[in-house]
Amino acid sequence: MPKLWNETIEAHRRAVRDAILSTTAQLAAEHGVRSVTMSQIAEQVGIGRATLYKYFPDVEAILLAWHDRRITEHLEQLAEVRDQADGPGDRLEAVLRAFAHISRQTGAHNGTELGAFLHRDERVVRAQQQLHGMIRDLLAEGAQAGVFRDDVAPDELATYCLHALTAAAALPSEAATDRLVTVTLSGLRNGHSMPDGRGPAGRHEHHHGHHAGHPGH
Amino acid sequence: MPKLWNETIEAHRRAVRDAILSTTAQLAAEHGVRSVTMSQIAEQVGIGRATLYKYFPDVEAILLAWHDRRITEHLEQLAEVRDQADGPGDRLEAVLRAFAHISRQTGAHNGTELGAFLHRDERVVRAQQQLHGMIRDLLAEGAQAGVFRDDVAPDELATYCLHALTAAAALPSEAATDRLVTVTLSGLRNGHSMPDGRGPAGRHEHHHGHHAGHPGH
DNA sequence: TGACATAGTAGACAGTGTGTCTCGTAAAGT
DNA sequence: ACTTTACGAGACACACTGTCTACTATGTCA
Repeated sequence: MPKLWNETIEAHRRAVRDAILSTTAQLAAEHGVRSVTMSQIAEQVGIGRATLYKYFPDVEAILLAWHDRRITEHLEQLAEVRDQADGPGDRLEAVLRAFAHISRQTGAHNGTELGAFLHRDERVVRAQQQLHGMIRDLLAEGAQAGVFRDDVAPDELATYCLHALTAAAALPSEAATDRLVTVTLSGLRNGHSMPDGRGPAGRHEHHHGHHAGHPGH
Repeated sequence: MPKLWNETIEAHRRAVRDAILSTTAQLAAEHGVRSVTMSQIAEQVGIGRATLYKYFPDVEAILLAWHDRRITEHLEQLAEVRDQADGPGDRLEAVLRAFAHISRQTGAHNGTELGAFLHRDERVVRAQQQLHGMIRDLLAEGAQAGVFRDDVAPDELATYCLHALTAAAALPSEAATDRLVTVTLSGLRNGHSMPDGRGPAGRHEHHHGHHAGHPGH
């Protein structure tokens, strides 16, 4: 479909750009990142090779842009979910649940790996840090309220959360994903005695049912 | 060093093969998987390009072999750690702790990502499954003994464990890694009330200090 | 509507990596 | 000493890259 000339010219460029990203991701998933070529992409998208070079300088850049787009989308979704819930505990749970479902649906390259091996790019790292920051802040807030454990830094707990939930990609069902969130959350809860008998055994946890359905993709 | 002719001829081939794997991994980590070339590898290793082709058919195969070697090594290490501990709870904890430290040291492509994007290979998947199986069995054993939660299938808990602990790669210290293991373990413990108020609140867990130092690499 | 900027195409080009040969050399195995 | 095995250098056709030059088609704006 070389003739997808849309209304305005800017909309057209955006459409072509998106098509390039999607096609490249598909080819990469199908034949491996290493084998994707500019020629291949151009042919698959239905544009000339020279045209492709007017959008992106090389395959690396396309994969980077694709990754970037994904993370940005997810960030927006998660921020929305967060703002629809109230209280630190509920917010965190809602966000984590949404993140788990996103991971499951997309295949979870969210973590670190693809970015790590796809040559580290500052933008990607920064987007990753934003996500990490969001979780960390919710955890810190919740720890202050006594809902979450405070014997481990929120920073580290956030890392734990994000990685644990990428496991959703390997799970077979939505129900299993929900169970994963439950397990992950129970690692965060307050009220556990530590190996050395240190931890504050003061507050208690209170539960509440689910809510916050995961965002449709 | 084209002259690394070791004693026996088989030892030599093994040495060259290992050098190829290491060099390739290094180049991939340095410039990105996509940019690694056979010519580059041959030059870096110090052998002729044609010779390299007598060891591996292409870069993909080298990366696969490298990944394979890593996972195999780790499996052996973990099996050893497991057999040095007694009882389901202790064994699982020892294995998880070792796994976390390995993840931290190596950078943790253990998870799924590299393999997933590096074109799925049966061998790699199978090695991955072995690791998963080991954890799952320990969890099942422990659940029967009442040490771990039994409201979630061992299979799913194993997935949770492995992913959660790859977070170690992002942690700054050994101490932080230990804390991560603690948090992860507390997600596995029995005695939590579930959102629906189901779970058994029976037995308790006993702790004791570490042991089984992580295997030196 | 006409002028112009913008987006598109095809084809040519040198440069580089690929995968496969052959040939000559040198060391390991017997 | 004789054979096997491994290596390196060079040559080859082929594919992809990145850039450039025409030439065409469409949207934008006076």
